[in-house]
Amino acid sequence: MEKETKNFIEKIIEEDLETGKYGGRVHTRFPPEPNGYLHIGHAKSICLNFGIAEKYGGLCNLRFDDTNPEKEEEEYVRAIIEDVRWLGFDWEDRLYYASDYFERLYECAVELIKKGKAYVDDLSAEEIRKYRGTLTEPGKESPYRNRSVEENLDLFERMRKGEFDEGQKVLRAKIDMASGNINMRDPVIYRIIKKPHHRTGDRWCIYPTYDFAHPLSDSFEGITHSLCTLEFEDHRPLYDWFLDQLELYHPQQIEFARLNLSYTVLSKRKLTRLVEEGHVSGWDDPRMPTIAGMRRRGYTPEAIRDFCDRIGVAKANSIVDFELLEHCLRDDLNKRCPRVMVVLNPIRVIITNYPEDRVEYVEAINNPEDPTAGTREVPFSRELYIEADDFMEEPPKKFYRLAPGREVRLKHAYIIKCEDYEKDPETGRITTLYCTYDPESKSGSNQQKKVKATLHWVSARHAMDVEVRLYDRLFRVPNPDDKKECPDFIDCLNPDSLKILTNCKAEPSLKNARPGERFQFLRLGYFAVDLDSSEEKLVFNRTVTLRDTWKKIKSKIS
RNA sequence: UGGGGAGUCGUCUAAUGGCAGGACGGCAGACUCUGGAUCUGCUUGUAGGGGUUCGAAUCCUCUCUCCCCAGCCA
Repeated sequence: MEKETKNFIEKIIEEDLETGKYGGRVHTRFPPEPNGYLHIGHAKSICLNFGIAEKYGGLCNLRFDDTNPEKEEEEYVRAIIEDVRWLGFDWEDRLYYASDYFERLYECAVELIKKGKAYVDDLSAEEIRKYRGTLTEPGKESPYRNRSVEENLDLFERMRKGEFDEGQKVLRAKIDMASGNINMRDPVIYRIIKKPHHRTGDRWCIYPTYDFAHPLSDSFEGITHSLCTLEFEDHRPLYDWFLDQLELYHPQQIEFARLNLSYTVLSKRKLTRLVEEGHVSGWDDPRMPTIAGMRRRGYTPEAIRDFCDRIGVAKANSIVDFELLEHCLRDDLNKRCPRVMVVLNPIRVIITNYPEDRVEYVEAINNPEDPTAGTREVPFSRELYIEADDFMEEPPKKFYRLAPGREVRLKHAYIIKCEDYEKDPETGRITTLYCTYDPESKSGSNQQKKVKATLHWVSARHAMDVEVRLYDRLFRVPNPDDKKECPDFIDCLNPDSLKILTNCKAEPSLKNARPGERFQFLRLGYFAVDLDSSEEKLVFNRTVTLRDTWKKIKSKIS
């Protein structure tokens, strides 16, 4: 039914394949800068680059764009490698670093100088800005623009040797100060930075800029299609210019729209701020849209990849509904997660006609979506816990769970009837429900009385105390990037994005759950064991709720 | 008011001269020992004006709106 549709990049590639532009090769790369953690927006790019290579029998490299030692750290390199691998992609032996090319890059810069296409400029950063002109006015040429090749060569070599201070000199491409494209107004291609680099140490004190390093790195690696985001569209003439001037193998840059997701932010600057100002517990806080955060939250790589497939690739800016991500997540989790019963907000139920010391083990299906998942035994006894939300003293019409005089089924067990209840006179909170059970109604028996609701429950005597962390969207508005609505995006954070429940009651089969394991808590949602769990206490992260029709009805009738 | 891009259901995305389709969301129903899942149906869209054509989302033209660029960040 679903016809396979190609995105515009695939169309370009298929055309190139047909015309033999790159000899039938397809070679892409994912080029992160190691200055932060990867997020779901990067996942789009990763899936695109690795996905296209796979689809056309090509290759995809992982390359760190580490040309700025002021911002980059080893820690990020480690995290990025882990995340890309976790997503399920393999670059085999093609792990590269732009810093591996520093010597070659330097030689290319020398070559450019020799061709009269680059010069050392003594203007300060401030002066360069002034000389650059504005969006509507052309720039002015630097007084140092026409130095001789020899002088430039000498100066550039001395820059490398560390004879000058930071900011004192830069190497600039000699292009066109009057260009309508500001990137072509003699862009800086080398600057002095006297900071140790995480890989090259103090071997260098001059570093190439992105504009210079990127096309050349792509060229060195034999990349065919260099996919990047829209904001680099203006840089493409520059990308092409370097390669043309240096007469190097010439990949083609193609730009696509970056991902935006509702109710979150996806800029590294903003995510860094959330971490540094402590609005979240770290890069892997389960509320973060980072790969590490989503992994901890309980997302699967399959769900993320499915999402990336479904959002498509185009050139128009857009904001994808958060609901689509959740749909992909539920779709995957539903198939793979064992079901288990956990009561988040317990109220006690006493089955008055059930023997005091009796314990029955009822058989429970682990996953109705997966027959191979088998069954388990769950203890049932006279005292149980059920969810506080599953009882109402005065139920509205559409509420068909437990209420005085009402009958419901306890999943995998018996039908019970609420005969009486107790409430705390101070708080008005229901404390205990007195119910009777129908011994003939056991699950699996022939007696099939119909009741409108089925509840999850846990035997009080056998219950395990667990902690559950309920996460909600990080922001309370669909578009926290909107300056009109959120002058400062921090002010639009959702104050209820995390609720910690410490008095939750879990069925005993969960005893051996290990960090990273995922479950469906029946009727509630999907939960993953957090690494904060200990022998004494399990901690669960709510990955995503189940679709909740009752919640909708409830909000409509109120 | 320089340069570069983009406008298709609420959202994302197909259709490149021939019935505007899919997904998510929403709504309604069926089914259900999860108010889950599943299934069925419905809903809504070519930014605007002119033009070419038997026929235009698609071609031409004018207009409008939105995004990106003035880092020695990427």
